[in-house]
Amino acid sequence: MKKSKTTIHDIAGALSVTSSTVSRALNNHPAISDDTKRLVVDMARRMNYKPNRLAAALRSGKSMNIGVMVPMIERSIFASIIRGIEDEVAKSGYGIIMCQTYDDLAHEKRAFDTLFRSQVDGIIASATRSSGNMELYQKVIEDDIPLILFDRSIDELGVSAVVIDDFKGGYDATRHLIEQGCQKIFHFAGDQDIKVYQERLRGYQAALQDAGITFDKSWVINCPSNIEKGRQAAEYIMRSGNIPDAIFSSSDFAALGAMQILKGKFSIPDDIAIVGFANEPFTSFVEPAMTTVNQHGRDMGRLAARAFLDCIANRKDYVSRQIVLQPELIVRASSKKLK
Amino acid sequence: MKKSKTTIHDIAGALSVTSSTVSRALNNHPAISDDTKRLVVDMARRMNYKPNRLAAALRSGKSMNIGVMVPMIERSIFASIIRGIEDEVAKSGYGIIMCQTYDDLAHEKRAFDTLFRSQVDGIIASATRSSGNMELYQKVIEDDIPLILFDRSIDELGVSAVVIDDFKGGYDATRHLIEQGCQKIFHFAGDQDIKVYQERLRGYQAALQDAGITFDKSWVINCPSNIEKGRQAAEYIMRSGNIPDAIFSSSDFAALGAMQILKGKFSIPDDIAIVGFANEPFTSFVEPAMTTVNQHGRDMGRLAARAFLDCIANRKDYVSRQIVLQPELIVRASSKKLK
DNA sequence: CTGAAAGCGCTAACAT
DNA sequence: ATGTTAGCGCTTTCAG
Repeated sequence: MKKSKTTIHDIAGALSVTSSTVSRALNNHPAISDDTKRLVVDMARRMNYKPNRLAAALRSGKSMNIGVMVPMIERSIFASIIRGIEDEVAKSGYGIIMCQTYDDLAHEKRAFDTLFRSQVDGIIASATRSSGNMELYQKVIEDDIPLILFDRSIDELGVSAVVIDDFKGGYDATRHLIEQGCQKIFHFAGDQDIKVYQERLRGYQAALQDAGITFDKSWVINCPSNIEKGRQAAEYIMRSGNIPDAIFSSSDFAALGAMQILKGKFSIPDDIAIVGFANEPFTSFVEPAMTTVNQHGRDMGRLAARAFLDCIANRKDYVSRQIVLQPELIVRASSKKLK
Repeated sequence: MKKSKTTIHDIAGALSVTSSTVSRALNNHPAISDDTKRLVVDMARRMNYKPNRLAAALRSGKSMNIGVMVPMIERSIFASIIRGIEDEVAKSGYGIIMCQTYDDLAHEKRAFDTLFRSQVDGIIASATRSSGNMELYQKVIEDDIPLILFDRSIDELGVSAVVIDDFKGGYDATRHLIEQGCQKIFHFAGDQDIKVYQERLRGYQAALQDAGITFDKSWVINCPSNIEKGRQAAEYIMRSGNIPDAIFSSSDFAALGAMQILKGKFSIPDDIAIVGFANEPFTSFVEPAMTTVNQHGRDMGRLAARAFLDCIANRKDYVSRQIVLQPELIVRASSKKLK
């Protein structure tokens, strides 16, 4: 059916040298003459040689693969981040093994297992809930494998992380609504187990406070990041009769759901202005186009990757650092009051 | 800093048995007493043992990883497919190494390299262009590593593939427009190097023919799958003065771009009806909601994964097969003429 | 500049 | 039911 794969020994045999020489030649070792290198490389090609990374990894202790854990790739922000990571680490010869956690502890556990067993040289991850999984990450650190967090960090771990300033994102979004003349601004708060959502809420509150707007608990509505929940939240608001003049949603998806429901009865943005969070592609082409907060996914990925490369380059005296990206408010029609 | 990783030998030492026994116990080998198994498993946990898959892979020749190649994960269809694959293979203990080709030969080549060197047990891939990369795939087959194609297959390869009936998708979409009373239906044709787009075009032509509508070359406009190109195509149409009463686009993205431009001057669907292809999430919430063709990504992934598992289960007498999923026309407002 | 030799951690005949 | 032995394919001292 097929000839058994060619190894460095086969090449060595054909050239009457030893496998050591072949190995060195292939790895461009300085102490090998150019002639020999040429010979070996040629023969390798002719024999259709494919290096076995597993063997190399086993021997050298480096798999040249790094693990990337994201909640789910459907979220465009994570796709961008992965793209950024890939671009950056590819230059250094690393491949990535991607795992999804689906924001669920069991999946997260399984993902770690997969990565450990694949002997990845490092893990770049976005944590799920901020409780319950601490020990998972603790173990990574104990095992001394480089860990970089992004988007959703865990401060207590003290590892390098690339995050955006969610507080500022929330603040700016709310501030913008206030500047548009809104006074009764509701907030769709995301899962408060997750830090980024806490921060967005805090930013919202701070902006209200700074503007001297009295904060009312009923303004904050718990609303997970999906369209259906956004619709439900909007329906709840309409039933309650307690109508805001603006909504700052902690996610684009919930904002979209709300928009779909409210559009029937209210004018957006004139009756109710809406701001989302994440700059999902769809925000630019819904009607009216949605104001949102851009998180610079690609940059985030690139920076996380670079932190990883840094970390392995200066293994011993690497000091972890926090990289905080500034979010960018993208103002579109859904929040531009005319008056 | 950290103790060197514990191996099966350490466990064996602690228990005064041999590493073979430990290995067998850990792998739940039938010829090991339950008592021993318990002992070993306990000790393994106590010693914080982590199996080294690399070593196992090297020895057994199975990495328990499979490679998945997609054009790009931002496209929701591919995210769904990956999800489907993951769900299915995880049950059998496989992890996935994901690579993106960005519809570009150089990336595709690199992706194959990464996968080969990682010694994946199989590759599940969506091909890029249908020419130039044949030999890449040929090599996979020569090397005798299981290969399953999805979405974009290469018939000449004769390997198993899971695809959707793009011809039918194109036919149904066009037929639907005809039923709505449209007579002058334009088509935004995708890259004709890629088979799925050829098929959609063929389906479109066949539907016109079957309805006795005389086909005009000027009706087919070349238009890659992205919003900007869709906008340009629409602008071109408006400048030309040759106005259709419907557009069947080979992609949702191009359809969206066109819709954005045309909405200003025409009523959609009454003046111009629009149908896209792929059922990207945004199609359901643009305005008007877009009629499109659903491709059942999750199922496609699951089926591809199952084909792979089948293939390795019955290595010798496995016969490759084509699995053709039926696309599903999802009718929404963008194509429902009132008259 | 190249060779010899010793494994990395695990599995799998072949024993017993 | 367990032990012995021999590697998987590669890298990497240590010698020359």
